[in-house]
Amino acid sequence: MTADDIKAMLHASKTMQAIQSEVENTNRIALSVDCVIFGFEENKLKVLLIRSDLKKYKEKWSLLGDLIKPNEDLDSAAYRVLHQRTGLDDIFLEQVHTFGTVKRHPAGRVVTVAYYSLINVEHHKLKILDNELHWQDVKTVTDLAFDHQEIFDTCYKRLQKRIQEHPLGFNLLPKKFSLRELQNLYESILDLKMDRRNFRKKFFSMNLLTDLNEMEKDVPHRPGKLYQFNFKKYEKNKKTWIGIDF
Amino acid sequence: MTADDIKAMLHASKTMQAIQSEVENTNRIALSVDCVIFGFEENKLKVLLIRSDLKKYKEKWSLLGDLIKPNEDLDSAAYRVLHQRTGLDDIFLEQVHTFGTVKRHPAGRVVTVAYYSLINVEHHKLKILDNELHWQDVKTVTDLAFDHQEIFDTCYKRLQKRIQEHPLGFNLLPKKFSLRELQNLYESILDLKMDRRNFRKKFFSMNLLTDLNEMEKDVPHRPGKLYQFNFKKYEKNKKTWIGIDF
DNA sequence: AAAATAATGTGTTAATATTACACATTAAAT
DNA sequence: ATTTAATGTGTAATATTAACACATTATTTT
Repeated sequence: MTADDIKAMLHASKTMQAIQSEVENTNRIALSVDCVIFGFEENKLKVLLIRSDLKKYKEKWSLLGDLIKPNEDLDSAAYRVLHQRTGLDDIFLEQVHTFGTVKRHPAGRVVTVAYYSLINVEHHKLKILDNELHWQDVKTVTDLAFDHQEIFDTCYKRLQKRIQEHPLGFNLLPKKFSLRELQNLYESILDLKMDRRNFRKKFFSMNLLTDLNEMEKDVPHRPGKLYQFNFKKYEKNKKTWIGIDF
Repeated sequence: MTADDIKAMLHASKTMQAIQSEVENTNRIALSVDCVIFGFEENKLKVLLIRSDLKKYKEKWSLLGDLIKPNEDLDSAAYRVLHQRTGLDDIFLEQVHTFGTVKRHPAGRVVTVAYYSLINVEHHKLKILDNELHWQDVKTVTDLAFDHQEIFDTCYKRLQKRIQEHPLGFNLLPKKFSLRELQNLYESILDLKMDRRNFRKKFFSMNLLTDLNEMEKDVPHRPGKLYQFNFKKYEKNKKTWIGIDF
């Protein structure tokens, strides 16, 4: 039995007081949230970035984040960051991973919980006046500040996986959209081309779309039909959504 | 523009000193890891539980966890807990989710990062002498201490999903195993019955198994062939493992 | 006004993957 | 020697996925 084992055994019989003391006096660590905010604009998947807070990293872009307050729920902190930056509530948000190596942040030990979210860019265009903040095509995102590149990569991969398992894409589109827009979205996120006929067949067979009997307007070509996402049917069929698998 | 928005703008231009001060003086939170340690024994999927540390919860079982030290990487803390409890190194370990509501732990604000791990019970049987620690059939796990039931449920679901996407099961089996053992494992984890012929066909077609040309011994019936996992071929085919999908 | 352009909209076939299903064989136990 | 309880094996039906081309429509250009 090693020293560690003995310590572990002792730990097992720790009292409430001992734990409280540890929680209160030692072992506390700064915790932050970082949000990878995705948007879809000009047929490209984009991410909202901010110039790094720290002078040392002034030339680099970073994710939107903030420290979590001691009396604040983790998810609330993520929603707060989102709301502060986009003005939007009721946003799709998913926790992805927690990054916690000792030296990940230059300002000291900060463990960060990464989230990604999907927003409809149309809804908050006004907010982006600040030149410290911008939407960047995900294809061009490299060399973010700190470990934010790794966080971004992890979240982007998660999005790519999730969108093949669940109909998340609608969070990125306006209420009314054409099938072409929907397909462009999937192609952008997954970075591949799909067959139009198979794409349409798949989505129609899933009964997720409501035909609005309206047509696109102001497009420089034959207009397509407009659809909206049918939330009710999705709830019903949640178990049977098994991936796009084009 | 709301007060929050203004605060956000100000935050964007925070200096290194301001951040360091926040990191060092305020906003620090106790962080822990909790591990859902799965094992496979007597044809059942089991989880390693410990009697709750706190008197108040003395009648309840809880997951294995500990506070993270300020100079310790997150993953290292999880490995440390595992090593302390099982004596094993080189264990499969995956981070799942971070639980961080303000009131989740009675001893104060503690945010916890949940991991699950898969171990071969044969390798550490000796350790379980302590009656504060036991292996419990996952089917009977209810009403754990604190929010550990939720953490357990989340990790168990993750395992069920992962095992359909990656060949993780081998971490739970002895080096040499029969196809029946492998199938029992999958059936236990996924809580369903599968067709033997289809199961075998699937695994053989994936080229993951090496036939050892040995037979089971000391079984009260016709012995089956023994196999081992072929790691090399798995690495090669990583991209093409697309789920069991029985 | 006619022609060119650039997109939408639609069905079928082949290939692949999944599911369903039954009987002979082997070693141990009785 | 018989019974028992498991292993080991193949095929046909079904469902899913992938590949593929042409007519139609509205806009733009000439």
